[in-house]
This record gives sequence, structure tokens and C-alpha cells, in this order.
Amino acid sequence: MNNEPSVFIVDDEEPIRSALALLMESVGLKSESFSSAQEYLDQFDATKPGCLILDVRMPGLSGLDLQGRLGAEKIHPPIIIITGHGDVPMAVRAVTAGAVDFIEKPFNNQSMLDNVHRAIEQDAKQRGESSRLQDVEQRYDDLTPREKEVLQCVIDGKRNKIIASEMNISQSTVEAHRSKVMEKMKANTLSDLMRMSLLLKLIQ
Amino acid sequence: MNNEPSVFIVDDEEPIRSALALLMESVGLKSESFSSAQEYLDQFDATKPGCLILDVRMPGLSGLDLQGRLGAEKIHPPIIIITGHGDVPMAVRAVTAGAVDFIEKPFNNQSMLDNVHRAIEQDAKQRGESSRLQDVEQRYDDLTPREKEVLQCVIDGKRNKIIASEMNISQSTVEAHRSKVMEKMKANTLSDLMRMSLLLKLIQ
DNA sequence: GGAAAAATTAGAAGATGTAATAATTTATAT
DNA sequence: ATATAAATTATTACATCTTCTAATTTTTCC
Repeated sequence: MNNEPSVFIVDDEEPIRSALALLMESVGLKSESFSSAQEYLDQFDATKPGCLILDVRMPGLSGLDLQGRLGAEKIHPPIIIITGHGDVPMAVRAVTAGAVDFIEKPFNNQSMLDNVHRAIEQDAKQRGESSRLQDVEQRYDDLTPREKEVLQCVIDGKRNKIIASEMNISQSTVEAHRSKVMEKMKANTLSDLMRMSLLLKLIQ
Repeated sequence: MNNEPSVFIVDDEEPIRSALALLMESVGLKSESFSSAQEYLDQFDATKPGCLILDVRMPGLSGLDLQGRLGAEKIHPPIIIITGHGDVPMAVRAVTAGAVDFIEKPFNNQSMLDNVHRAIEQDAKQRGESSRLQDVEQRYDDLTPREKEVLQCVIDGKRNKIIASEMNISQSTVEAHRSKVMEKMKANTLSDLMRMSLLLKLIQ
């Protein structure tokens, strides 16, 4: 597997693409260029780390459209938007939709690199969090329906006795489910279990 | 106590202030107007619910300056920024600093009202969360240093025996501290305690 | 210096949770 | 229909946590 982050450059103007590619190369960053949003989407692979430099105005899918599509993905590279003729509402929309930056052309090379580095760091961070989450989600999915019920009761702080009477089963059964839950979730302590339940948003 | 939310209007131009005040009155919203950022700051009261409509360009403290000051407060009303001559970088800066919106004059009355209502809702929500948090913080502050240490160990999932040996005290002492912690924090169960510790960011 | 708060310890009784083992009854799916 | 997984129960022994009572030592503050 290749862990090295890439800068994905999506712009319909060739000179911009090569200028950005060159800029990235100059600091040892790998880059991949695409001349349209669709072309990027076609090869999109959620597992590839990096960040995205995206032009707003392009034939076909616009940059903001692409941003919208990516927003539906579980994880995607942080997006830096560049534009030749941006207006304020467009910038506000892009940033509130989660873009890490919105930069007007012509941009300053150094500040672009700063932004790229920050975005790549952010990507690495959220990618780490996401992989932990997926681990835990996998374990949770392995629980049987009954075990999930018991888990919910446990994180609500209910005693085994209470759980048993609420579920109309014996305390022994609750204990059996509970120990299965701990085993399957790989939790050593109740607080482990609570921390995982947090990630899974079973709490609050 | 007065729970009714206010729209705080901060703009150096009188006509804008009265237009906005009138607009708010037309939908039954209370408003308070200020002709400068300093004037608003002088009367600022974190306990007053509502939202803030803020002009960027003003003599003295600018809108963005005021936004920065408020950002240092524990809680403040959501900020809607309005501007006559905004540029993209300014908008990006304001939104990434947490402004809920950045609107250019002249604005559409209806969309302004929509934004105001959304902001007031958001304020009510974060105000509720913040008051729960303050409750819990108050209780936490009442813990003695030793009790705080024990609490940290407990939420790390350590057993009393382990805590005792790590702190070089007897298990009885740990039990004593622990029960004091539960009592002072008003936690009935371990999961109550974990939930509160989350709010306090003692976890992760 | 002395009052008040905090930290410390112990012991005992009872509640609660855990682990290991074993067995029966229900689903579920091929 | 029949393996397989899930759900159910019980028992025993042990570990752990909780509560209560009572007391001593140490700090802290006025």
C-alpha cells in the first residue's frame, strides 16, 4: 500500500495545472492532475491520502458541485478552492460547506504551499480517526441484535438486574450477553466500552 | 430573569440600524442597537441570548476585531456579518473564524430574517449545552486535588487496587475518594461519571 | 495556635460484576 | 431437514465495588 499523500489538482486550464504540479514537485510533494471534475471523480479512491486543489469554474461539473459530491463520502481529502473570479457568496458557501480555504487567482506560491501542508496534515489526522472508527464499527456490526440491546443498557448505566427485568430475561442471560459484548468489542474495562460507544455515537 | 432573545445590531450607520431594527420588530423580535463595536462590548453580557448582526467597516474597532474579542469569551451570540464592500479574503476569514454568515449590503430582508432565526436557534442550543457544562464544571471544581486524581484514574478504567498502588495509598483511601467523587459530581453510575468527564474533556 | 478541611486508614457486610462450564431452546439459512 | 448461530438459563467461585462507621494524621487558613 502507498501511504504517501498526493495533491490532487483539478482545473480545466492546462497552464494552471502544470504550474501547480511544478510548485508541488519543487517541495517534494507528489501530485496528480485532472482536467475536469468528472475525470477526478472517475478515479476517486477514498483510501488515497492527500488534499484537493479545485477550481470553481469549469465546463461540466463545477468545483462546488464536486465539493458537494465529495461531502457525501465518508472520508475525502480536504478541499482548497481556487478561483479566477470568485464572489463573496460563493466563498461563504464553499467555506461553510467545509472547504479549508478559498483562494483567488493569482495566488501567492508560498501561502498556497502553506495551505497545502496544513490540509495534508488535517487529512492525515482525520484519516487516522476514521480508521479507528471503522475498526470499532466493524466490531459493533458483529454484535447480535440482543447484544446491541444489552450494550445500550450498559452504557445507560443500568445494572444487570434492571436490564434483566426490562428485557424479561434472567440475570444470567444478561451476564452472558454482556461478556460477549466485552469480548467482541475488545473492551477490557467499562470505560473502554464507553469510549468506543462515544465514537459510535451511541451516547447522547 | 429575561429569557427572550435579542438581535444585537452593531453598525455605525444610523439608517442601517433603524432599518434592521424595524425589520426585526416586524416579526416580533426584540432588538438592541449600537453605533460602535466598543459600545456593544461595554454592555456585553454573556448571559443575554440572541444573535449579533455586525458591520465590518466601522470607525474604531472593526467588526472582525469585535468577532475576535468575542471568540475569546466562553459563550457569545452567533455572529452574522454584513458589509458594504466585502472582499473574498475577508469573507473567508470571517467564516473560518466562526461567523455563521457573511452578507453583502444591500441584503434581502427575508433571507436576513431566515439567517437571524437560524442563528437564534443555534444560540439557544449552544446556550443550553453551555449551562449544563457550567453545572458540571462547578461540581468538578469542588473536588479536592486528590479526588481529581482518583477521578482521572477511574475514567481511565483502572481498578481500585491499581489506583491504590499507583498513588501509594491504601485501597480504602481510594474507595473513600471515589465515593466522595460520585457524591460531589452527583453521579449515580459510572456511565454518568463518564458522560460528565466527556463534557469536561477529561477524556481523550 | 487552633479550627476546619483534606487525606488517610481499617473492617465488615452486602451488592454487583466476572469467568468458566455446561446445557437447552429458538431462529436462520442452505 | 439439519447444521449453524443466537438466545437462553443455571451454578459455582471469585473479584470488585459500595456503604457504613469510626478514627487518625496532615494541611491549610485565619
